[in-house]
Amino acid sequence: MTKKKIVLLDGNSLAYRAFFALPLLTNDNGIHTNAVYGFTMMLQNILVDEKPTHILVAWDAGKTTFRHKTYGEYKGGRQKTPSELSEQFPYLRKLLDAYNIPQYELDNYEADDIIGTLSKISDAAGSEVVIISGDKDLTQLASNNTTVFITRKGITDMEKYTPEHIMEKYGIEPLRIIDMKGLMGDASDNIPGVPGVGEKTALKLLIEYGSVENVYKSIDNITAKKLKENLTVNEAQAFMSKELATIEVNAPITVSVDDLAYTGPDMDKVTSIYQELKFRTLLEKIAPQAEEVLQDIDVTVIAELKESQLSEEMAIHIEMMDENYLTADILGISIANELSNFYIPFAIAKESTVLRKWLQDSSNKKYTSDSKAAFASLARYGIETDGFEFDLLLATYIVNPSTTYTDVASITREFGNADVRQDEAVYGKGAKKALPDQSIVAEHATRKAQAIWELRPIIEQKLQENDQYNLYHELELPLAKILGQMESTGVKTDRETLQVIGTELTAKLAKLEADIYDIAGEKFNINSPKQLGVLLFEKIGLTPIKKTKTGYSTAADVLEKLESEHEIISHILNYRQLGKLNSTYIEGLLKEIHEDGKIHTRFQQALTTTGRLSSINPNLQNIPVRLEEGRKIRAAFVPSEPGWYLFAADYSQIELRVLAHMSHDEKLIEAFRDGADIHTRTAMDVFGVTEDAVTSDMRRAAKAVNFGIVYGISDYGLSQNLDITRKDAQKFIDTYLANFPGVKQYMADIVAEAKRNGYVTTLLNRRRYLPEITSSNFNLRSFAERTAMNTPIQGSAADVIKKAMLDMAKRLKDEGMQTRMLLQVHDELIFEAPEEEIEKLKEIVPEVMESAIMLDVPLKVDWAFGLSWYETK
DNA sequence: CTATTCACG
DNA sequence: ACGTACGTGAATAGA
Repeated sequence: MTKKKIVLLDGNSLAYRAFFALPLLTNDNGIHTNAVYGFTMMLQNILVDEKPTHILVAWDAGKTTFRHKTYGEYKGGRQKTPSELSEQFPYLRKLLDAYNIPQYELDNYEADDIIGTLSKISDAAGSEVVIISGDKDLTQLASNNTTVFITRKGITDMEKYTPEHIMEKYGIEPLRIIDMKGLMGDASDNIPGVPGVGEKTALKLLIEYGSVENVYKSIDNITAKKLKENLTVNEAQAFMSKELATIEVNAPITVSVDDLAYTGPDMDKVTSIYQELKFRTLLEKIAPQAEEVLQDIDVTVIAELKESQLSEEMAIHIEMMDENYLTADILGISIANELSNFYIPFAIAKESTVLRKWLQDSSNKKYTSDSKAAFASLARYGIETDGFEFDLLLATYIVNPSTTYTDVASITREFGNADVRQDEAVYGKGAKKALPDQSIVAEHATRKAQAIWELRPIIEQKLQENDQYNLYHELELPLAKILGQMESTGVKTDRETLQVIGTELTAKLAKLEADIYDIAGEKFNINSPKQLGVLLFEKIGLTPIKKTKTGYSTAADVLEKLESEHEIISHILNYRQLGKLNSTYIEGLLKEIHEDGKIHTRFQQALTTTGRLSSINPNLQNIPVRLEEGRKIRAAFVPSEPGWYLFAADYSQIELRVLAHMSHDEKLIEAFRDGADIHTRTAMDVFGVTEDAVTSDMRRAAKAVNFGIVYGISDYGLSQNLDITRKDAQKFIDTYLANFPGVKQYMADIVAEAKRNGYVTTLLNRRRYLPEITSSNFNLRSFAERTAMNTPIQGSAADVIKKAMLDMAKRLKDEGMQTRMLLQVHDELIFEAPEEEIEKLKEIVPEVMESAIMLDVPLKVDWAFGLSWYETK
């Protein structure tokens, strides 16, 4: 007979873990599912990784256990289980039944004791046992045959406690974990322990004396006066705490190991529960073929397009295999309305004058999935387009910016149309990605066009209901075209400039690398945080300041605090900084220069939750500027025509101005109307001094407070930023809010509004839903509250600059200027312009940008121009 | 494929 | 007591 492998799960503990590790997902029926989902994911992983022959989920039974007789306050003061979690337990039990996994609970005992008893029996029989829990107490059960897995952050990450691992981590045997708890107690179970003794002291005592009993036998050897006194006074409590922490391994259980034999899941039952809970990804894992239930359609592939086949209102989709529409080949174009549908292979489409004429005529209304992609991809073949009146991607983004859309199918499915296949299912992914037969592509593309046609009225209706049609139709939709033009235009980038900087960087990096190895006395990979951590904190022996979930943090703020401790630190910081410049900005950007000598970024218009744009392939919104070495990279971005200049204009303090407007805070409004330096003005208020008395440190602190206000302030965040205590940070915040009562009121109001409506809005009625604002989980709720404060500010600033971009494009056109808009960097617009238009730009750019949306405070725009982006400062 | 780090507003 | 600043994208290491 093969050796048994027995897996014992601590049901309550894992359900709690899953619940708190995941956001509060709700399915379409309004049932919270995060704990069930997380638990299922864990279970899946365990079944795959551990392949148990026997398995059991143990549950805590009722409220009182034998431990309450010992100590009435056991587990006292615990918050009661949130209702969002307790409603999930019935589903969990049902799911485990479907998996044919035995479940067991025992009156008067906790899940721990069931697990302890079973593990002892199995262990004695020589079986391999794996215990899984979120509760470290269980580690006392580790033995040569028994490993205890404790969940770390998240749900899939587990720390494996063997006796060796416990020895390494704590320096004690597994059973001594009980003594450790006896001494230090356990706040979560309300086990008192000995006051003043924490983990460190407990371990020190145990390593020296071995057990609680022996500590008291040798009590006279303990020299620390206060510690000795605490131990002496609390002797009874220490022994009681030890008893409470001891898992019962002889509980009167009525199951035997043989009852735990695992026979595998009942897939029909599992599937139906997954369906009930809408676990899409899990469903696909178990039944990938189930998704392909598509309605049959007729597909016509056209060899020659006739005018009669096109009408004034049609859905159109440009099909490409790759997501980067600025480089991908167009495979074909599908067109549909309620009367007909057809697919035109691109080889034919691009030669069709009938199609070209129809595409560029704005009176033909075109409904598409991504108008920017359509515009920019066709532009590469010299095909002009106009009259995109519906954009599925933008429309759904405006309805809810929090959902991520990967392809057309992911959108249509959300709105109840299941007749579009996923791109991945059609083209494959990774190494298996390949172009299928034309008939398959034709059908795929046709389905998309049909779905767009069908969904348009539904989604437009939704936009009307939410009073967002204007935002969508008058702002985002026309902006898509402007962005498409910007992407197509691209930014001329000088290869040589990058290469020269690259050569310098490479030389400096080689020198730094040699110096670092020299000081360290060995070679290692400086780019590996893991290897660097070992060197700094183990070999050299510096004190770790922060930990990450995988080890020591070596982030810049940590290293900066250690700079005076060891000469290697500054070299490493320097190496990191230059390495970043070289890999991301020199090598990275060089790879992105197209044959036309330009970089063509893509602006993601339907991605951020706040309404901002983002920039990818490459990201041109994070080109270095703060430090001079990095800023030099900007010298590589130049005008594309001789005799032209780059012209850059940015909003000054737009987010704080938006805050002044939205909060109606009189003092903040007054400060901006006065044209004051806002950080200095804030410093005067927060520190209660006159303008002359504001020092640079005071201004710096005030600036950090202003940032904090915009982000949804917390004392901890501000204290980290300024490297001060939380108390002092809280004082700053209190003083600030006392001085700006309008802001204080606004922050309270916006959180209340989010709770009432479930969402917050921006100036132009952009929405962000914040379901977690009512969560019983402190972290989730706090995050939602900060988001409620930040999103209207960041999002309204995004509204302003987007409107400014439309106005600028129109103005340039009306004035018949050659100037081209190239980039947007959140509060900044970059143009290229012939010299003779610069004077005009100095006038119209600030004028247009400052009047994009009128606020209760003036908007202020600064500008500069030069022969490269570096010079526009 | 995830975690860490760091560039920007 | 909890444990975090808001919003992004890209490179690298190491399972």
